[in-house]
Amino acid sequence: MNSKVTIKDVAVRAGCSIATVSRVLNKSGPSSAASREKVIAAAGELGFQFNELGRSLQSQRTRTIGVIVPTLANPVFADAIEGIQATADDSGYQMLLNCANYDPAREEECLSTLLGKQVDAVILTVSDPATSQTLATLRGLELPYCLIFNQNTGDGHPEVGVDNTAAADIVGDVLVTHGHHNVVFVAVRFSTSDRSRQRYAGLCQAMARAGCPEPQLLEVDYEPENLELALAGLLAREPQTTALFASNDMLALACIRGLRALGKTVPDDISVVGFDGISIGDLVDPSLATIVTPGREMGRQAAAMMITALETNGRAPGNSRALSFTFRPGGSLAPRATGTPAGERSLPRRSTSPLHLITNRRSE
Amino acid sequence: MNSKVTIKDVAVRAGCSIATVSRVLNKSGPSSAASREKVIAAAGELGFQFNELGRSLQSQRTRTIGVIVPTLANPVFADAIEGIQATADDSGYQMLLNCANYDPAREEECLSTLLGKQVDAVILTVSDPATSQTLATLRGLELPYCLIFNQNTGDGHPEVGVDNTAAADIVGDVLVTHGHHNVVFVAVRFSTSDRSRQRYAGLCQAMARAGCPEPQLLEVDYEPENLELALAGLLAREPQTTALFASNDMLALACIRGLRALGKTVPDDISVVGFDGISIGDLVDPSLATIVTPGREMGRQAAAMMITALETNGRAPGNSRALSFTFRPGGSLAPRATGTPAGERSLPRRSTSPLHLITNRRSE
DNA sequence: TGGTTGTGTGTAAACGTTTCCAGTATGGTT
DNA sequence: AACCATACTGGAAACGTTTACACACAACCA
Repeated sequence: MNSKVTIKDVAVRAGCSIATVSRVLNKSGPSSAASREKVIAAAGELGFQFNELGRSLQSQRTRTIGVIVPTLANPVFADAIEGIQATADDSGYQMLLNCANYDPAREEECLSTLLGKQVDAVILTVSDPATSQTLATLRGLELPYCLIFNQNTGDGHPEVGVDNTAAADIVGDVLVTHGHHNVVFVAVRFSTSDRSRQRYAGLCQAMARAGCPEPQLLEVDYEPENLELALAGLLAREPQTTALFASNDMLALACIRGLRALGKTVPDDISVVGFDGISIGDLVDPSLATIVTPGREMGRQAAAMMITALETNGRAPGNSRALSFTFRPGGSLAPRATGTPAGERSLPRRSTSPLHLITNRRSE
Repeated sequence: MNSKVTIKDVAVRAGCSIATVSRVLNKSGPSSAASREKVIAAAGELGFQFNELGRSLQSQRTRTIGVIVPTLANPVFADAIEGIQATADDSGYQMLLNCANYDPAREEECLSTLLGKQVDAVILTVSDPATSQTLATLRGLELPYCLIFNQNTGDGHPEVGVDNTAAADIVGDVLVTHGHHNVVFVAVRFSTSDRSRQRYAGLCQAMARAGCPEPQLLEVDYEPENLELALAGLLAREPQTTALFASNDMLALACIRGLRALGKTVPDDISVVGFDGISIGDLVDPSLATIVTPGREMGRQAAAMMITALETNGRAPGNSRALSFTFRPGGSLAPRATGTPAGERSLPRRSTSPLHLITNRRSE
């Protein structure tokens, strides 16, 4: 029953050596029927359970996968985590989870802790793959690792994600098709999320192709009052805006609420599109038009990749995967109201402004 | 740089023994300025990092807290996890997370794994504290542990939660105040969640006090079609129902969507109240009337309790805490439409029926 | 009979730490 | 000069495992 029963205690009780106990319990070597019986009985009576610390120290493997994500507050990460957990579990692996809060310094700390705990592999999402010290460290180690959500890092890092740029490009097409030519991209953490930047780039690309003015970039935070203020400022300055593209679903929902607070109706006055495809987006009214990404599947595949690497040679084959996504139509996106024929005139550009309205900025 | 640098390597490079290296790096004993300097230099040059496996094996403590929750899909658990993480982190502890999927057998497995990994303490939510084998095991061990979400287990288990019954009682009062006398309690996993049952009990208590008919119990699953079907059946059988009380916010949102699909408007045709207070409930329209529980704070306090127990004597002082909650009004709850004066006549009871409509059932 | 094969077992080394203990200087007293 | 603290250091044991190795014993074959 007690957890401090060791293999030694079992050996004493079974009247044999600890080597025999180990061999029997692990089926890792020859043993007579007699000792098998005695050992198993003794282990059962004492409620013996292996101390994985000793085991891992000896075997140099912990059967633990370290995970670093920005937060659990965004369900899309929670999904991925569940995917990792499920897959790991199936193969007898554990998961050691850390949240880095979109902070590169915290990412490094988390990695350091994980390494100290001797995890066998690491699955992570970083703020900016291009400048990530964490990623550089990882590359220098001979430890399988894999990025999730980060994609197209173009640096040979193993990754499982979706093509954010392509997905956002499609959103752009859809918006144009619906008659939205003056679109604003709303982002939290633009500087600490390469996904945000890729999505903005994809949108810009589609809009440019359609000959529309370059989408404005509105950088906000989640605080409801601030968001409302920012949106109010936006509508005052860019009244011809007919659609918002939010960098993720949570933000999209917050925007819809903010617009509502300003007396605007979605989608009648303004359309909103999100990104991620969290399940809640489908519960609300209006339902959220968004890009659905396979969060859980990402976790699953990343975990599977790590486990394969561990069970075979020991090094991940860098077999990056771009998973497919779909655009999910929703009530938050409607064709532009036909009453006002505006939208084609190009806008005066401002390089900076209060209210976080930032123009033409591509990266931090 | 490499993670397989050991204290031995540092010792060689610094020209001293491993004992000295350990003393210097841990500041755990006397050391000369000269060796301090050499050791620190050597450790830095080699990129040495302690192997926590060796350390833990020796020190008999892992500075790791095991956590078992039902799922991450419900944001309320994600919140708690973040709270645990943050607090643990502040004190240099790690978190080992497992999801048990509302399955008592899985709960046991998870605990077993955690024990194997020699966690220093366990924070968990179980399906049913009264019958939980996991909890029984835990009690027999001398390992600090603490329940979260489970509350009023009445068995002396340390717990940090909210009084579900009292909270649901308040919901009942609010419903009555708003003129809702025919209420249905909608639950997922009624049999695998003591919280659900406590909330139902609280509602029943309040309704009985007000002289209202006993609330019906509608047990459903999350699948949209099934939920819609169940709701349709409910409305057909109990047309006088004016309000739904869902066992948690996610389910409440799903119900609102289901009702919408059936052509009903919330709150005009029927009111809906949730439980948990997830932040999304405040973003949607209508906003969700609900009980707000301090998920993150629960995690924080549970973690703090465990760490205190570990840093002091070693056994949790069983200092259970019932945290406070608040009722948050929301657009999903409105006074009963005055047009139809129904609602007072008592209903014919059925003991069972298709469509999962179950009457007067108090526990599994 | 002597050798080979095989099966079953125990001893002991290793994994990376911490820490007790005994030792060696050094310095300051008597 | 002998003594004793004091400050530092290294050897070695311990934590709980796995596993290489050596040994003992039986059975089999020539």
